[in-house]
Amino acid sequence: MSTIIKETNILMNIDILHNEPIFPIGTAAKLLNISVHTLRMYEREGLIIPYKKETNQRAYSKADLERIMCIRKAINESKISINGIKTIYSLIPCWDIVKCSEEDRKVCESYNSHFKPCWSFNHPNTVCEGSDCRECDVYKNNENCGDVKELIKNISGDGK
Amino acid sequence: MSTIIKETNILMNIDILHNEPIFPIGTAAKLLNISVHTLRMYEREGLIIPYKKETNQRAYSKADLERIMCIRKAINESKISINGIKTIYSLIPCWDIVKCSEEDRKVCESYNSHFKPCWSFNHPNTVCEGSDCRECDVYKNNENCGDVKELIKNISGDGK
DNA sequence: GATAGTTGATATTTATAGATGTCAACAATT
DNA sequence: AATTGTTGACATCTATAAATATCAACTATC
Repeated sequence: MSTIIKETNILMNIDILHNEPIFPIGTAAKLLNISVHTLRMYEREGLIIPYKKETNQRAYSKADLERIMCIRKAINESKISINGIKTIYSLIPCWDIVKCSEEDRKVCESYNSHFKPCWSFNHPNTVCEGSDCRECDVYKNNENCGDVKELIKNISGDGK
Repeated sequence: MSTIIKETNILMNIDILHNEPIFPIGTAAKLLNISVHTLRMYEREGLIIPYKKETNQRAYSKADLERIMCIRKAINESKISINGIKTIYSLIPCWDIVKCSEEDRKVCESYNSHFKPCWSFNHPNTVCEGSDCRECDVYKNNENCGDVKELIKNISGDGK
């Protein structure tokens, strides 16, 4: 019994660290069984936003690793190209999640295009201006595969 | 003046034929500058639904050709894989367009998955059961590139 | 301060998605 | 009745996306 409680606590501790950027890129690459270069490519393509230390070095959280595993699954198993994934991400109803204004939507590059995820843009003159997309619900709510359709479905039931 | 009216009429006549399946596959392939095999592949993948004559022969409308041009653009220019396009199509809020019921949504394979467009399914026990997806708004409203995001946006403003 | 790991940039490899080619049986057109 | 185009199935080609490798300069750690 007590061992179960103990193990549960350990798991909870691990979960507390879920969003802590504790793995350097080399470790992340080993854990994911891919190369460091691939991780940097995903970042260059705008699929992921790793944490950056003051020294500009990347650091990945457990949540980041799970997100990357989903991306790899989409590429390698579902055979969706990176540009396809970017387009799919661009369909996330960010405007509904961050509740941006009509005026924001008029000038938002992200709202008005469909090739890159919103977190690839700077969003000048919107509510998102200057905010850290890594900390945004749009980015965080989407770490599991198949989440995009759920997010779209959620718009419908909104006003109720 | 009268020539303008005449030409307008000609254009209107052409437009009337916009949805008429008048091109056999060979002609469609020539007009699109692709092979017959490619057209059949797109169909097998569920990207398009050509009209079928009683003899099982395919026939394509002008609207079909435009749709296929969009698909080709997505593949060749935007570098989105076919599986990517299928996934994107699966995100079209068909449930909102056909206004299907809560019960329908519970049992609809399309509503509950995200790998194939809804028109690839049979939708047993839903409002869509037995209907010709080629004639459905979900399919027809989506013949131009970039339409998917617009359809998603339209959900938000619905209840108003 | 020496070893190990990082940075970005450029070049190269490899796995495969997308597109064709060929075939015999069948259908449409003249 | 003969020509032309279609059907599906199987095999093949090719362009390129995804993943690596290599490099010199820089940073972290022991």
